[in-house]
Amino acid sequence: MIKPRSRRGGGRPTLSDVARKAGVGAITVSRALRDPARVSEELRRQIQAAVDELGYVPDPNARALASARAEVFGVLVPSLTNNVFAEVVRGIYDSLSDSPFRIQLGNTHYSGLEEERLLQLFGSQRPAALIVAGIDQTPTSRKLLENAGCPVVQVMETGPDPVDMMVGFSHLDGGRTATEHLIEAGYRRIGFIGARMDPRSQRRLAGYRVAMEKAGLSDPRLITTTPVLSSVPLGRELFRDALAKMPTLDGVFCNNDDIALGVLFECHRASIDVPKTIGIVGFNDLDMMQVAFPSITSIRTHRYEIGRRAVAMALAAISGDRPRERVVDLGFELKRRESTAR
Amino acid sequence: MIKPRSRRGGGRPTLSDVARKAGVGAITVSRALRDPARVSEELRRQIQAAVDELGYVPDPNARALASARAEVFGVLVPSLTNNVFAEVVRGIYDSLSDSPFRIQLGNTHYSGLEEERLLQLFGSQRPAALIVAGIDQTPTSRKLLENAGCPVVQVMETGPDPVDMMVGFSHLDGGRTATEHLIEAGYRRIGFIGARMDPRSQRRLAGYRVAMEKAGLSDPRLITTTPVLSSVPLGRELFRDALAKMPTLDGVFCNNDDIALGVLFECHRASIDVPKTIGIVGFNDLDMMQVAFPSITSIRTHRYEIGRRAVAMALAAISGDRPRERVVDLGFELKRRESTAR
DNA sequence: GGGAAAAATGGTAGCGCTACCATGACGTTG
DNA sequence: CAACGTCATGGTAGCGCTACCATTTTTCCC
Repeated sequence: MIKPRSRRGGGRPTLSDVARKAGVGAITVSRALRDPARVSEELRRQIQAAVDELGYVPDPNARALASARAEVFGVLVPSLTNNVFAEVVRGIYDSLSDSPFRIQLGNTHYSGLEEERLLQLFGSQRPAALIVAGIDQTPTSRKLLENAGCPVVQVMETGPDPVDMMVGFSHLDGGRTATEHLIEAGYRRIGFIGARMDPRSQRRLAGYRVAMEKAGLSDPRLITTTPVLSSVPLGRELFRDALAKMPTLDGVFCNNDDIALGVLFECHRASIDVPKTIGIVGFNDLDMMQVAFPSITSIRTHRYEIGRRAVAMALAAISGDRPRERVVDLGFELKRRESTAR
Repeated sequence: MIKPRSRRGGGRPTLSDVARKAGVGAITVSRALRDPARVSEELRRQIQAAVDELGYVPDPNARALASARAEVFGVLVPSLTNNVFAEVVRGIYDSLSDSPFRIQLGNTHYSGLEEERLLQLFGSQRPAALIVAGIDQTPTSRKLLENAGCPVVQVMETGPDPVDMMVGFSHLDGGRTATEHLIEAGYRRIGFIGARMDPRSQRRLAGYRVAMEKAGLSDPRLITTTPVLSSVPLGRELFRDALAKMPTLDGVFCNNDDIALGVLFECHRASIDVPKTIGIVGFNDLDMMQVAFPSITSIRTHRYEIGRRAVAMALAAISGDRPRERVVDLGFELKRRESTAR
């Protein structure tokens, strides 16, 4: 006996149900949905009516299988809770919410191996585009990206050798700018405090080094780092370590704002005057920096905008007109605040 | 003329390529990959060798189409940047990273309409499970969840009427506990400050009201709320409003830790002594609360654990043994700190 | 008004995989 | 030893959609 409807599908309406109801061929329905311009006004109306009546929703899996291309953006970030990446991801989501594209988000946990695994997995879906954080992919990852057969955008940083496209800014310049600001403000024994020393943090540290050397102020004992994940409590710990090591410290450039906040709190606790005794500079400029007391100088980065821009570039590439600029530097901004106003 | 290989597929190896190479039927390869126990040791080895040699990766789209079931968890949260949801999402990702399941993450922006749209979209993929934040779905959303044909876990809150399963805690109890703590600590003119008054915030406020009424302390002028998205700067603003409205304020229960931090900073700025003049309680207990100066009393919630538990329950339901407890209350913990130590 | 191009529509044949059933090779049992 | 399971494997027929090509209809131009 022949069942009236597919045994597997669970009875949801399919494209040919719509076609039958609208009295047209299945292919026409497909076209009406994907490229309405190629179907006459009248049929389009009929089809729309049938779609509405049946509550038809296209099956993205079938679509992906038939067209060998999934309407999916693969997005790879090293952390989901770090506000910096959360903002980038939010920018990506907001830019894609009105498009037919779904998002496949992966968390690499700052691990190259994990990144390779996820890239492999994402690749098997033939995504429409890939957005990955950072520019320091392993050789394997890089090869996977090159062979992905879709636009690739590396975000957060700029560098000389994009797989395809890049949006970000120079962390080295950011680190140097922050440090130079402290120097100009009159600080001399300026420490660097950094957690989770990923490649971006390393480059901020490199920027710090450049500035300190140029000013003839460098001293390796001024640098305090740890591979541990960054947090406000950790910022406090590291600052105490730094002070113990170097009691004459009169300024700190912090790897990020969490650390800076931890430093600020410890200063309060230990009755160290900010900015008189110690100057503090953060990185990223979370919105709390401007309300902190004293407000904290920081390097404002354009995370949300990076996400939006990455999507815009990928979308352009998908629709055929690759942007002329393959590498976009969105820069950063030094926000001078009370914590360095000596 | 017949092309040697599929015109569309881009030349990636398929299941039948593996089958040919291993000298077995396609179906056997499929089984060897999905349910190795049903294939003999020897064939399994041969097949594995062929898979490795060809670099075969199964196509999830084809798999989903053929089996009418995608190996995808749909996850819906109202915000990507709010640390609370980021933690839940992290828990979900971590629990699923070793499973074959992918994650489809949607951002509802606290909008019921957006939630419906995303649920519709996610449903079209026939996900293996759905995890949604909150228990206040619109009737349409609720129906979509009920008809999703897969396990559904509502997270962040517990309530009387689960669609399927729930993991969370009582925000009302949390709000009441926080407020009672302030009362016990000797505060009397206790304000409530809340931003982004979503249903969970409303219930915390309800808990505050219960406690204040029971103590005979309630006064509507003590309550300051706004629908605006929560942030540290906003916390500062709201606190100033609250103080202007009610200068005799001697304590505040804040909707969340961002607000609490804003309040603390404003107290510093205005030289208001915490906890002597004003007591502060936050909600969620972000890790910075314990290092803040003074450290801030807060209601610790188990966000990461909620994510993990939700996945565990969904996974159990998928594999057939639904947990006995359909509603899991993970509770919360009052962390007493300096900000209320009068 | 005839011919050609363009536009609109449809049919067929898969995409890569799995559900379902069939087959054959083994025990196992009364 | 016939009858019957059980296990390992394979063949066939789709899943719901789109690429590709064929067909029909319309439009345009000299």
